[in-house]
Amino acid sequence: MAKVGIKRIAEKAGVSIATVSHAFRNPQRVSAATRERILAAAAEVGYTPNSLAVSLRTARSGNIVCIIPDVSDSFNSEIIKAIEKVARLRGYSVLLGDTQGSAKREREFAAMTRSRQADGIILMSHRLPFSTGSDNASDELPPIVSGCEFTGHEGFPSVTIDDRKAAIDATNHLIGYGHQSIAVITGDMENTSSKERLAGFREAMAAAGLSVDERLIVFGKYTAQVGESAAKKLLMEKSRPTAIFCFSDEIALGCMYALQRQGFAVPNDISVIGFDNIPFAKYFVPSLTTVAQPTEEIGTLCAALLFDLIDEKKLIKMRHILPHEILVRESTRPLK
Amino acid sequence: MAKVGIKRIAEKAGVSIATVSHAFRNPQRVSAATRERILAAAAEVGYTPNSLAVSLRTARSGNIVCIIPDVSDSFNSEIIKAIEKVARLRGYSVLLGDTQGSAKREREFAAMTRSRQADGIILMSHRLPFSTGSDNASDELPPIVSGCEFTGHEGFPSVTIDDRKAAIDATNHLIGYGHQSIAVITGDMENTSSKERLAGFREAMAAAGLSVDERLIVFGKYTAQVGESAAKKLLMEKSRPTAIFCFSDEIALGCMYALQRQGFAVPNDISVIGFDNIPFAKYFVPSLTTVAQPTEEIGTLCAALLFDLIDEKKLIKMRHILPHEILVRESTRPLK
DNA sequence: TTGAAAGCGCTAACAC
DNA sequence: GTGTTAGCGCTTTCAA
Repeated sequence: MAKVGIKRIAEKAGVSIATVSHAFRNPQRVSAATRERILAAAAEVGYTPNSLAVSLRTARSGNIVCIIPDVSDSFNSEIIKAIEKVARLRGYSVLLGDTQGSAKREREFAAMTRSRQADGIILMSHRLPFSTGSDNASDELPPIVSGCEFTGHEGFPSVTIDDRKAAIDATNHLIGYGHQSIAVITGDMENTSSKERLAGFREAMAAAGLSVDERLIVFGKYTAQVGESAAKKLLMEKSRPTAIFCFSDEIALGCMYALQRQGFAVPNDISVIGFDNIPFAKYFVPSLTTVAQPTEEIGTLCAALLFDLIDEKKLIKMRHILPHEILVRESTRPLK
Repeated sequence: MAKVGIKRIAEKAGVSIATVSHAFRNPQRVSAATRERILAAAAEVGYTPNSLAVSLRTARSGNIVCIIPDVSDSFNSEIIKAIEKVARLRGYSVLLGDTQGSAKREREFAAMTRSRQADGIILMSHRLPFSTGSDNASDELPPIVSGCEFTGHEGFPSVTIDDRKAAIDATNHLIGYGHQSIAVITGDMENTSSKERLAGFREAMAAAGLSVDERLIVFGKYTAQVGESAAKKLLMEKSRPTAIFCFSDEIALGCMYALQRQGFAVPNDISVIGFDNIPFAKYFVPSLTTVAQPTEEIGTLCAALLFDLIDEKKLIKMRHILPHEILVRESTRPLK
């Protein structure tokens, strides 16, 4: 880790530091001969530009930060992959900020744009990571786009599916199979996605003339553990549901586990539908019927929009709604 | 995003920039009164230090990079969580470098230490992300520690379990249940972990006087998809195994899925044991018997060692072996 | 207790 | 085509 700088290279190659700089950034401005010499000198000592100095000078860090509640959530990781792919193409690195749901940590990661460590933010959380007390106009915001969760702010782009419509479709799938007693296990109700999905569920039930049994709605979080305990709870209800709508595949996993463990067959006794279509979902036993979100498209679009923002392009459309799809597999079946 | 610097704050507070700097970094060196004035001025305009400039000056980036083949692998994400926790405590941020297995990207992320964007590396891959052509001594290496996979280099610390012993234990669990015809689905054999596990398997079989049917060893990767196809292949073998040892839980998931789909009950017809104990494993149907790796300890220790390296502490021990544990759940059972 | 000044390593006018 | 130079925003002696 000997610290060689542009200066050493300049000496070695017998040129000025400016020429060395050019040799790297504007190769055509330097004669082939000197360029060769410089590159050779650089290679010899293993020179790498100090990107801190470069960023300081150019006011561009080459990083974007992706604020995410939980990296280990399979759904999120699919999106991250897509984001990274786009970022790489643009010569950017992605800093993953796993917040474990903490608002404080969201703010800390978001501060990386203020401190110039990052040029923009992709936010996969439902709340804005800024002290809302700010009376500054929204144009004070750094380049930011939100994915999956709508924050309620119109000041920057968001990329989501239509959660309400997706929930309506999922519910209708169940209703179409003859289910009338349908339970729901939600995610954290602070998430816009969960709110919207619940609203969609109610809407579909109402549209079908079905009443919603409030005791069959369990408020949870997007985890398998919650799915397990919620399912146990539902099983103890007097009016046992014939189908359960889980607001995430992880919930569905825990839910099916609990159901089968208590002696209920899925889908023969109880149908289960999930949400997200994580890569594992098709391998569950039974394989999981679910609402597929276009994770790759979401990630790709988020990244593309962010770079437009960073490049100060005018965005014509703020709210991007991507299509979802009901994937019917084995965990749901028509009521005989 | 108005760009205010130390200079503006100095003007507002009527002091020099040096004093402002001190107010932030050596508060006690500044009188309470001026400090207050400075802090107030800073708060008023929402000042945040430009960490690029700070890092350039102090030659400390405050970042570590974690090079990882796949963020979406649940096993890895558990380790990451632990690393992040330790890093936060030390005032460091973790940059996650998802390489998708590409050696080129590994090298690019590793280069972040050369370019001063990061102070150290945690490597969760089996190969060194440096052009091996370097004839420089190993003390040329940046602070680096490897986790989970042993690279073969003794020049820096590594944190792993004893993969060979773990595989022996897993195999013995199966043998103890009366299984003699045992199949194996490996990970990528470039990984030291897979090599060691396979060696351990052979060792245990030999020790029990059992012969290994080479057709029952399927070379794969740590994914559910591989598990699925490998299981299908195994089912077509003339001498069908009574147990399958999967080198990752994801493989086991795909494997059990294929088995059950082809009409084989797990564990009644075939027992399956996994490796890793990812959070999902207990929710599989049947719940998965597996080799638990102490993910949190691995992550914590990796991070601790890296910071010791960064702080230039002398490390007494290079090779850290953490304990594993066989978790017996439902997917394995004694042969009647 | 505070300030002046010298850089950290690099880029980008602008001159030659 | 190449060199000079003025900083980017900050820290840190050293002197006042």
